[in-house]
Amino acid sequence: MTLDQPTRGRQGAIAVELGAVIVAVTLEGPQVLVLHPDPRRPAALPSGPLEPHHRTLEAGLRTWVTEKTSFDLGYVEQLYTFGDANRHASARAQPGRALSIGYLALVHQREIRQLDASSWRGWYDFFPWEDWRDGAPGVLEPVRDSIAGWIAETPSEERKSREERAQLAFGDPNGHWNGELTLERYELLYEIGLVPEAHRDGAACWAPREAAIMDADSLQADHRRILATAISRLRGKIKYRPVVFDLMPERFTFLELQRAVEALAGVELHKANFRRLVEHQGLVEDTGEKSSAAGGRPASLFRFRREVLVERPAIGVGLPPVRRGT
Amino acid sequence: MTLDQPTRGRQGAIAVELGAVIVAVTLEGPQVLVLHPDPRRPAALPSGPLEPHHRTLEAGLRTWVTEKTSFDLGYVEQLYTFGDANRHASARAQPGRALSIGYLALVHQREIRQLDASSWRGWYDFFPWEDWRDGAPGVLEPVRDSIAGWIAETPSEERKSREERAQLAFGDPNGHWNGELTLERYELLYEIGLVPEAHRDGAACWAPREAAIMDADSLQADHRRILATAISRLRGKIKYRPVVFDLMPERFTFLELQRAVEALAGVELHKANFRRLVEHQGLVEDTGEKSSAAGGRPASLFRFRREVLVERPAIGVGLPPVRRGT
DNA sequence: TCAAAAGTGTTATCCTTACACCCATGT
DNA sequence: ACATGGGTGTAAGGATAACACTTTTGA
Repeated sequence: MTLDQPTRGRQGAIAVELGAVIVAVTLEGPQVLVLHPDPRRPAALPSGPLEPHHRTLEAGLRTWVTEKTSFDLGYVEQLYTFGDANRHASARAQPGRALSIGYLALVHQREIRQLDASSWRGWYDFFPWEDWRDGAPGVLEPVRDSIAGWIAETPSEERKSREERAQLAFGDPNGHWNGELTLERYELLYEIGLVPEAHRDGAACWAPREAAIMDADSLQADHRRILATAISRLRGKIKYRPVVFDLMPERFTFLELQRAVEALAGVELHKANFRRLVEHQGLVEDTGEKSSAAGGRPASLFRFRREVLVERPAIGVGLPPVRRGT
Repeated sequence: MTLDQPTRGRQGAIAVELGAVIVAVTLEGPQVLVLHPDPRRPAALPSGPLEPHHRTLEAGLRTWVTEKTSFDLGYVEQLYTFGDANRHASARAQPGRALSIGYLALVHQREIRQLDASSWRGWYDFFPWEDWRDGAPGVLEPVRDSIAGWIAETPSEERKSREERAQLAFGDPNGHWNGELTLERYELLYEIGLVPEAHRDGAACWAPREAAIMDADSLQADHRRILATAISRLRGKIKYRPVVFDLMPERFTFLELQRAVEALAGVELHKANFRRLVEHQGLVEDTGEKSSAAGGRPASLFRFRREVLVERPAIGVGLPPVRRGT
């Protein structure tokens, strides 16, 4: 049996949902577009079902986003296909299966405006433990304590594996922090039950519902998981591809560029070295214009040198090594 | 409308196919497992439809692979979900839509054995232009000539974009070669019509069917595309995650490790520097045993230090910069 | 004059790359 | 002896990270 003759009869109804994490960066930091029509329920990512007339998956996604948010997306990339039969409760209640294909889309800063029934939210509202720009975030300590409790209540054969997973994802107070592990951290919190949707989904959780981290906002269905996937992907990609520029306006100052990278990576960068790194890689060119938008000495306005996409496709903006300490 | 209430009625039948690229590395180089029951048709990747009783997508995949090849997979990772409505002819002919979710699986060398109706094939049989271990591959010259022809027959407004794509993917005789762009190269060849399946699928091609590259083997449906995705992913990943070790036996010499990396990356590496790089990163530890398998001085046998997965999750084996020249 | 941001210089350190060379074994 | 692969030394060049410092504006 091959792909050319799939057996259709046996599989029952399959519903495919296309969902988008639409990212922008403003002065307030990294933002995602969410729909929030009903204030009594958590917000949701823009999404809609795959339909027969969609030529490609990506075309279907673009159609839905345009319909629901009147946005025309630029850069779009597929993230992951989620399909656990029993992940969220409403999916279990229905016959058949729900697949959910997540996409990442980047829009330029200037395109941000408020829209009916949709709004921009800082992505750290959903993942406050991911923002280290101002040192170790406060939520981290209680989270680590809960994780320590989860590890302690484990038979010793399994304890080592849990310890390893926890240390990899959340480090220890004197250890390292790896920004790219956003998804792994979320999955761990879900498994332990520190995230309210784990209880909503009826997963077997170690932690009681009251122990869930309430400083963070949740999302409908598996949308917070998709968002975590997007953050992980973007944080990884920024290091070896010049994707930040898909989030910047046509012209920008070095500090604006640095703030955008810091917003995504969730860490602070060294100003002088960041400048030289970007300059040295030939990623930008001076437009000759100046900006006095910020207080202080006017800054040169730069633009992205699109030529580097051909010259050196494998370079990004560069980030310092993993961060230490609390 | 949210993921919690997908509209099912409108979308017609959706068939989801789970396919696996199962990779091993032997002395002959990188190998993939293919099924080839009918000699009159191209081979296929092990695959099967998603069924209601599959708990997760990955579980479904593992079930199919075990059923068709009697393999138990170790490392498995989702690659991509393909779903063009009109990509291959047989999909078009049927009502509804075929989605195909590709997975990458790695197995240890020693597990290789010949099986009924399935066999290991070198992955460069399908992508001979990707193997630069012995200098620039011979197929490349005619391929580049065809691409040049395709560019030449283009109105000047569009030519620049084609030139950029071609140079990014295939470099130029004096330029760079980026091993990670296997998928981009395949997509370009498909679009131009230099690959027989483009004609089989009835795509609008610039090149005539006779111009297709016949030194390379094809696969059923979109399986060659999935394989290209797997190669791109693996070549990228090897640089920042110690995934090679999922392809190695328990104990191995440095040269064996180096040959495995070279096989995947498709380039030759500098022996002394490779050794020091791997040693310095603490990726391996000496077992104290020696191997006299190869001629010459017996080599120390090493094993993978699993601890590094926790210590420094972001390191890989390291590759030299993109390769120059013809 | 001072605060705030822009921008440059410099140095110590580490990593990468390339080249040269010696070591241990089988034939 | 010599071929084959194993393994070490080392030095040049480049990239990184940290520190100090000057410049230009607005308030």
